[in-house]
Amino acid sequence: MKSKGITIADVALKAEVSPASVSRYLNGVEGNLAPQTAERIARVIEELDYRPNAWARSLKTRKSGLVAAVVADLTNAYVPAVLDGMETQINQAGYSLMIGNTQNDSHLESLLIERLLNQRVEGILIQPSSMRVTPALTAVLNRQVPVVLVDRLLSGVSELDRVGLDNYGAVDTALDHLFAQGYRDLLYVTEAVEDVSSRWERKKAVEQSTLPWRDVRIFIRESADPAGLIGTLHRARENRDGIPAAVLCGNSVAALLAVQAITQAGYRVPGDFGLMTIDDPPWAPFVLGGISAVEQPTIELGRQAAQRLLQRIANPESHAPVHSRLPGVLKARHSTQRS
Amino acid sequence: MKSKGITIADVALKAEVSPASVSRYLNGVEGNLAPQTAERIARVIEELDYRPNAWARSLKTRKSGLVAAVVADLTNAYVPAVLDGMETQINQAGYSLMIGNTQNDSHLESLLIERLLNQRVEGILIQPSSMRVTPALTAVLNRQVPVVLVDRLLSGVSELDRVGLDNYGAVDTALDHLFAQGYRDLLYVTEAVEDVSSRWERKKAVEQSTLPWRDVRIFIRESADPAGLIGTLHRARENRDGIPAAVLCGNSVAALLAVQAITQAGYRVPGDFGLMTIDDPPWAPFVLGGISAVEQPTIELGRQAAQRLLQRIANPESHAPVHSRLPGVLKARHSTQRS
DNA sequence: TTGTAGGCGTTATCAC
DNA sequence: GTGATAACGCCTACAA
Repeated sequence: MKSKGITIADVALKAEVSPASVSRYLNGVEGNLAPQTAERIARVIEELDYRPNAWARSLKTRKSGLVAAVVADLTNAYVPAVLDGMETQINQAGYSLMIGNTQNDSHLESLLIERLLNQRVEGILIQPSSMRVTPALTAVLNRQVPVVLVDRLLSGVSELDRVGLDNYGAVDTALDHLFAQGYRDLLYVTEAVEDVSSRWERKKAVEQSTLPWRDVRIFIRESADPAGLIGTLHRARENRDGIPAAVLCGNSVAALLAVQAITQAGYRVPGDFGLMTIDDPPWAPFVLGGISAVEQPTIELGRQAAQRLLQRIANPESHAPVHSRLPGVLKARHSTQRS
Repeated sequence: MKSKGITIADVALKAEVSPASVSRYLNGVEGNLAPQTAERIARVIEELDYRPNAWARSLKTRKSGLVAAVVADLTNAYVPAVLDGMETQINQAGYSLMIGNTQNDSHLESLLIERLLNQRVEGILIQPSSMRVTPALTAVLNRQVPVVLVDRLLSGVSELDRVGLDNYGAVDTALDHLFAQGYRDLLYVTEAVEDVSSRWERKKAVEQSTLPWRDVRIFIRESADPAGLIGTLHRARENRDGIPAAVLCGNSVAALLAVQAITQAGYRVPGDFGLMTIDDPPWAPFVLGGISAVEQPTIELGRQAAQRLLQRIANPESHAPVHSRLPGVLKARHSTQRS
């Protein structure tokens, strides 16, 4: 054994007090300590550079001080932004944050959740890889660890807290803006809706728009190749009266595709097409002279999710799941200007 | 007490074996188990949905299965990319990853490291907030937990592993490209060098360039306001013979500033200025028709750092620190084309 | 105010 | 092969 471990007993010995007193000192006022004793203990702790052993402590208190965030894709700028908000909040509360990146793979997701559960995290923030409830997910739900859903929903699961963008509202904001700018023809570009709730909701919101559009088309991204979209763009320009069509993208991935397609096809923005996107990636202000967007309150979103989780941890009994749908904010830029 | 804990004893009882045998089963072949017994244990574990308690285990084995990454700024796209590589590697090795975001604040950094140490992480990946060695940092070094420096160095600390971009090489790559394209006047834009080693190294590399430049200027970013840089750009265009000056940016933050300044001033790229940056942010291909860059092998960088740390953990004795300096790769785009 | 002792869930060292 | 049993480091009644 390394025997590198300085224990509470060592401190007690050197300070000439009982282990119990040291423990009391560590946990703040319990049965009050004599200031003198406290002083002595403090000094010895300093001298020995003693650190309480979190494991032993956890074993006794059943609290690990660990919280986990399981996200779908670290490379999507939206995710680290949300994590940022979470991290701040979690640490302020004295907890530490563990993270797992599922890469949108539900198998990996299961594995990671499994591991985190074994580490006895006190709560989990999950951006599910899909709406489908996997066995591992069920396992979490059956256990007593609190879960907060972030960004995406789980189908058929209504008993969980959820924090995410108000997708319907965000799309409406975008559509209102486009309509107000005078656009009358709409092309909505989205990633495959698959089982991702946020994509589904946004598409739905477009379909449900009550504005008197002349034409609404939906393009579903099949691959990273912009060729397909280019064709659709061509068609969207036929038979028009000089008012360009507006292209609305469901998220930053779709937006990227649109930018590529428009650029490759040689179209100008906003001359040939209006362009707008849900989610405001960091590059939006600088591409094509500035792309209009509906920004997600990412940090705030992470903050709230973490806050909710911490509350659940502190008070495991209170039921009644809360669904927070944060509003997106309009960022009107050059790409939707009509002059 | 919740008494929600199913223990090894419960399993032993129900399977009619001793706790010791269950433990043996859990840890793979030890003193061989009778296949029959193993079978029985397995079934009971399944039935009870038993999970070993990581704390109790850690307490005994002195291994937490935890590794931490302490990064300087989650909102810089470079960071999550590196984290991505780390996460994959860490999890493949059966460890879990904890993260701390210091926001380039050494005080927060200390706090986080302190906490992680208390959680008994087995190793730490650090992107230091500055070159200065804080007390908390010293504490880590004095403890036996292995540390790998990522991206940035610590001044006066040579006994640590380090994985990062080959800053000198990367700058040379950029300069060679610019020179080859025919540029002869150079303007280097960097964030305040402060105590950040990577910024310092890159600036140094520019200053040491042996290419026969006609003129080399260095602009240090004081604020997010591009006004200052605009002035410098104007001056850089005076008295020229038709060959535009090349603007090289030290990182993506500097690049952003340059893009803003150039755009606001109404200059064209590459007509009025060549533009290039170290670090290839996701938006580089789409801004100003495509900005040339020297890409950092981010995921690979994270992967290697994690790998190194895992090795140190597995074999704490072997000394001799390793410094990995990964090469950047040239991404020539529109912004440095001369026709 | 302070000390003593038992236990948290596992692993590991012994015997059997 | 398998089963007692003593740690691991800390917390927490219960005593003193």
